[in-house]
Amino acid sequence: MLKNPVAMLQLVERLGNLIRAEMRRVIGQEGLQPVHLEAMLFLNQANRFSNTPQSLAEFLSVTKGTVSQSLLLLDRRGLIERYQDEVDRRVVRLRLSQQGEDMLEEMQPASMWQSATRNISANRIRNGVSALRETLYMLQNHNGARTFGVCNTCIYCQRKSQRTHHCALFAERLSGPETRLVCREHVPKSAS
Amino acid sequence: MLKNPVAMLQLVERLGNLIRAEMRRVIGQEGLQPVHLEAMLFLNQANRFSNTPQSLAEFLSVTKGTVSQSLLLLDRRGLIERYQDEVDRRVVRLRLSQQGEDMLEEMQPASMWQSATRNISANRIRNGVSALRETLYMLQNHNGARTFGVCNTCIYCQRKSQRTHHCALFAERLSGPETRLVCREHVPKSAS
DNA sequence: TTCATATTGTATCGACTCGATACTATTTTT
DNA sequence: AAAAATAGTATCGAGTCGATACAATATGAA
Repeated sequence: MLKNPVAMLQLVERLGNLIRAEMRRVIGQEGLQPVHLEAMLFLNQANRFSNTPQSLAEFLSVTKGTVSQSLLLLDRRGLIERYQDEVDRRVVRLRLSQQGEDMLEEMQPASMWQSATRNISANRIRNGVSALRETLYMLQNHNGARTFGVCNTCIYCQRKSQRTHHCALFAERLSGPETRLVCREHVPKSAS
Repeated sequence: MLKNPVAMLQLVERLGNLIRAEMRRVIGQEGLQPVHLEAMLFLNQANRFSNTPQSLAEFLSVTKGTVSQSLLLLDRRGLIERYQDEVDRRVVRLRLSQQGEDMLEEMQPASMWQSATRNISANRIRNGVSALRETLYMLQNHNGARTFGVCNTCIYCQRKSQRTHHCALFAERLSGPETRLVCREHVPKSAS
């Protein structure tokens, strides 16, 4: 009864380490570190409420000073762009440059994983996904950490009509594609 | 059909990062890095065919030079002991010191995870574990990486009698407790 | 046997992470 | 208008990590 959760922890830990090692192998060719790939993957998914250094730091569980260094490097390499926010001039906005998007496109980080899971039954994977997702939400809730979930799975995301959505937290209109991005203020519908 | 495996990858990646961050938080108090905890957890489980720097490097997916540095630090802190192998004088054997064991005992790295998975059905966790385990074996097989599984789940582990086991690879006798440790030469029974 | 080669581990270098601390520039609150 | 909070940057030191070079021992082939 108590052994399976620990087995799951160890498996996730081991798989996470292998993914990280694979990341290092792939992205090391470009002279980058795993955390740089993590950052680029995040920026590729972050919505307009979440594409800032502070938000990225929270996502990576790292201090803002550390993230600032990594962003400096990504900027030097021309993989991201930084620009000032119009209304709050303290905040910096981040986006992938064209070059950054191209690199991400070309890397296909999921391909190896796809082949590793090819022979596993769809049902078992579905069960695995929901167990992992529940664990993730619990863990983040427990830590007071943010969820960084997809907008349209958030309690604040309201569908107004066929094509228009509305965020009840920021009180702003959302386009359809926007509701498929990751948000810093995400609160999962299932969580209490 | 193709989306669930990717969702699983992202969940494992995210959970892995959070576990890593939690490790850093906990072990940072001792002035150590996540990789040091990984190393200690490995040494706590490694059998006598696997408790060497080379084996640890493979487990951590890191070069032997890198692992040598980490071991130097762990040695300086008195958390591990290094001694020369009797028969092959090139190899160094590693074990946790009493102090290292005490630290590991006291940290209970799994406690937070236990509480995060408390409300998830046992059945769902079981399914998750088997999906993850299969993925892990596939991934390692695909990479030509080692499995580092528990001895008694290996094709070479043969039960001779009630209490005695035998390793068909090293052609050596194994005690009961030894068959519950992790081995570098592990080949899972299920894999082809 | 002897000599080349492979294996195991260590040492050193440079680029980078990461937390801590100190700092600047804006906003928000009082 | 002043104080406090917030977003970001700069700098420092300890450590990872790969690469390279190196030492010691083991193995294999002539």
